[in-house]
Amino acid sequence: MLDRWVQKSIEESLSKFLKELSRPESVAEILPKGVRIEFPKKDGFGDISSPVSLNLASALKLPPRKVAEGLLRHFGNDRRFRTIEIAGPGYLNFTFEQSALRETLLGFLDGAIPLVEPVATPRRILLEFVSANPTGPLHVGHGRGAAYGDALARILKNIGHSVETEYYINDAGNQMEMLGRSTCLAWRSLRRQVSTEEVDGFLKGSTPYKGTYIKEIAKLIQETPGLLTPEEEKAAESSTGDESQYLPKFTHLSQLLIMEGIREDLVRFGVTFDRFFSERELHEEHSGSSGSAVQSWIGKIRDLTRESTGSAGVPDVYESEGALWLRTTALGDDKDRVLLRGDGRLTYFAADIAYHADKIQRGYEVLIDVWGADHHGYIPRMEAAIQTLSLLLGHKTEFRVALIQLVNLVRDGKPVSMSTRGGEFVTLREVVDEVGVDATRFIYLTRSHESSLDFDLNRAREKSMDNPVYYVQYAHARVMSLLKQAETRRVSLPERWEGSDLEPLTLGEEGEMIRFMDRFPRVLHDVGSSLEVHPFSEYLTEMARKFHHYYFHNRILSQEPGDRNLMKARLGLSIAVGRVLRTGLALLGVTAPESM
RNA sequence: GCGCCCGUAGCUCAGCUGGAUAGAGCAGUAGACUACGAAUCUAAAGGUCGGGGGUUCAAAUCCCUCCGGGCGCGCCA
Repeated sequence: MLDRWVQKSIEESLSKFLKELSRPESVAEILPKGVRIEFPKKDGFGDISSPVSLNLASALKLPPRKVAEGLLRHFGNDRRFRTIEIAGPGYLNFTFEQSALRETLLGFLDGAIPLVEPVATPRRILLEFVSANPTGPLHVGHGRGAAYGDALARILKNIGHSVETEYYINDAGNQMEMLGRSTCLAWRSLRRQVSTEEVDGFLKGSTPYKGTYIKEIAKLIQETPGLLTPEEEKAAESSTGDESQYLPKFTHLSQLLIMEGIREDLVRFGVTFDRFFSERELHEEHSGSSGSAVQSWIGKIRDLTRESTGSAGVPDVYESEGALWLRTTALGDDKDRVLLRGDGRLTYFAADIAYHADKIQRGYEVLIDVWGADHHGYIPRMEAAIQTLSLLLGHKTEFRVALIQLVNLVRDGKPVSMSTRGGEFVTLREVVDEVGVDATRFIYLTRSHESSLDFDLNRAREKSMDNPVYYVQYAHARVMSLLKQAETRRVSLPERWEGSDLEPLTLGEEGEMIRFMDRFPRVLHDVGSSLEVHPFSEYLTEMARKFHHYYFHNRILSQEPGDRNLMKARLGLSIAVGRVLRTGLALLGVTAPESM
């Protein structure tokens, strides 16, 4: 709100200044990126500053300070600003009147100024995240994606977008068969000796999944009557039986149980999805149609691109070396990609094309995929596929990928090895059990998802009170404690604050807190466009810091009868801070306790 | 070899759509509880922004190059 005032004032004066200079351009033409606004960290540079004169200098062929002087001449007499100064190389520094800030606070308290402003152009967004393969429990890396995706979804929704969240289950392909074989072997070894020769023969040279969860699944199958029919049990027991009699059952049961565990972990972590989308469905044949969804989409792309062989910008489907390829190099990929292998089986990429075609067809304007950073090589081919599909479906779709960098688990400063095969990895559940949901989520969200993160288990466990999340939560608890105290002291606070006397709020830091609160909507909007969540957690930490500082140095609940108005005004400010923290923490999926 | 991410205080990291004196937290140092919760606060200290070159009125930020670390480069998923 305050930043908007400044922006508008500058635009107006710039427009007048351009007229004075007889320039034909409009404000938007001469400043295509708009009027830049900054919030100076240091004192003495105003409440809000703008380097707009520096940005305009070369276009207007005037020294920055001359531009600033010209702009300053055209500012009307706006009572909301105490001073507008030219500083340094040509910055315009704006300082607000305390009365304007008090007005803003009243607006917040009564909800006249909303804490969250809707974006100008709301969009239909599909946010896909986690999508961990159902071959094992979620580990700390998935947790980071879950915390990030969930917070992003909450924020995007909050600023007015229509957002749906989705988890893509890779429940098809070799890996699922390997999973079935792994649990089957574990199951056999519960019943009898299994020789290494038998293991090698059964696994066909591949590495099995090992973790304790495999044994648990085997045990469950063994101990739950009725899961296997007597025939299946008999066939599965021997190494010479017909695999098709029992292996699909092991695969199915394993996947079901693992997926159930994943869902539980997610719920416990506070993450829910609007939809779980199964890859297998894309491979299923439907009666009356021409094969599976995957086959059908490949066919459509093939038809579409048949005539355009070799033409730039349109990847066509072609046959080579007995396989079917998509010419993704036409759109910048390193090499073309196989859709249908020589052995007649479809690739993962082919299924992903069908999946994203399905998303596009559902009418979303923006697809956001949250992937692990090890998938970055996959982006160009997926972009090529999406462009082709957009062409095919006549429906332009924006595709954005957020790559989540690695989480390095650290214990006592030493890295913990996280090999999925060996089962040494630490699961999300273990971490959450030790550290708690709030702290885990906050730790994930205080760093850019684009940088790898060191997650020190011992630090998070033993010294968990040093965790920044408690700093923010404690600030909220302090506000709530103040309000409780006020209640027992029978301080009456207005239902509507409009017209209340906030004049006693004269301190610089009080104004600073109001100004900082006022930035809330802008920070959220920045998250929406950059897809970076961590600046928002930093914002909340800073809000908490300002309040702790204020609280320590200023008495809020006064004992002097003459200070009643001061007390009320300060309580009002505290209430507003509490609301900012509560709203903000909720957007990160973190609780805001009333006491700790 | 090619591609992506990263290199900023002792440690973990912000800042990177170029702009004023490069910022936090932790650790360490020195302090603050007879009033609303000390899970807090205050102060000082800590920097060749990996090295070098370039573009610019202005570079931690953009470009080139080198060095170091991580990840990825299958008719795997």
